[in-house]
Amino acid sequence: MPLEIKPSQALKLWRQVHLDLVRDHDADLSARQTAILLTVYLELPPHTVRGLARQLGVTKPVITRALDTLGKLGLLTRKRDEADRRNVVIQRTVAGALAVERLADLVTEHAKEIGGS
Amino acid sequence: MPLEIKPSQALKLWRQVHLDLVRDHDADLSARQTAILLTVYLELPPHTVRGLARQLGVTKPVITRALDTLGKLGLLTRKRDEADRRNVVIQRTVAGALAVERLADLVTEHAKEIGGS
DNA sequence: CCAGATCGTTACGGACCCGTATCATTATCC
DNA sequence: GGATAATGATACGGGTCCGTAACGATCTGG
Repeated sequence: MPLEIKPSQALKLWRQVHLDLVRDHDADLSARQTAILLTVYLELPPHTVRGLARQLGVTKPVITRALDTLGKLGLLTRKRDEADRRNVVIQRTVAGALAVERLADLVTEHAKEIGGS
Repeated sequence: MPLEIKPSQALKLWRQVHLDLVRDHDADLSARQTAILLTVYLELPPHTVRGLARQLGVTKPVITRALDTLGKLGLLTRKRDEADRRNVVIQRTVAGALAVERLADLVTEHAKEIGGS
């Protein structure tokens, strides 16, 4: 059974969640950074720079820089892959998990407020 | 009747839409810019710098700069308020309306894919 | 072993954004 | 009128990010 959302509801939801993100003084993440963060937390490990670059359709330096920022925010960590030391494995953190969880709550909360048709 | 979304579904939806936004080479808007754009297109005019700053809980220069960028992208325009020439009125554009509409479609499409419980 | 491929990172010049403080312009009120 | 207030824009020093190109480190195959 598909999840039915009307375009007008979708926009209201999108706006309300973004307003909350901005007002809570969370880091002002870009779309790219958000996509990376959620991919790491939703998809099965392992995650590599190359893999993320391919999934997002961007170059590797873009991923490296986004990981720098997300790492600085404590939302993600990097670790050398000991099996193949060329690889870097991106790992989750407690703070990152909390942030993702909070985002999920934000979305579900505002969905309730908006109401179905 | 409230719109029911489970946290796990909310995250999937959030990720898929962001992935599309990144992959389509749309401008990599930050959360702030997105909040401003949607506020202008969803709330009733008139919109001023001060009003937006208050709604988002940020300072005026933040709004001015975001409007610079969104204006450069053609998603928004500024116009002096002739009634009170201190004010600047933020106006919608055709390109902006299309972008917002596309975002709405993106969200509704992915919502269908994800499916309800 | 060693040339070649593959990994993630860094260098570079340029653009954007940050927060704070200040600015010019315009309106208000006595 | 003139002081005051309010609006949006700008200056500043500093940080982040961009895309392209190059880099060192590491693996692989003959």
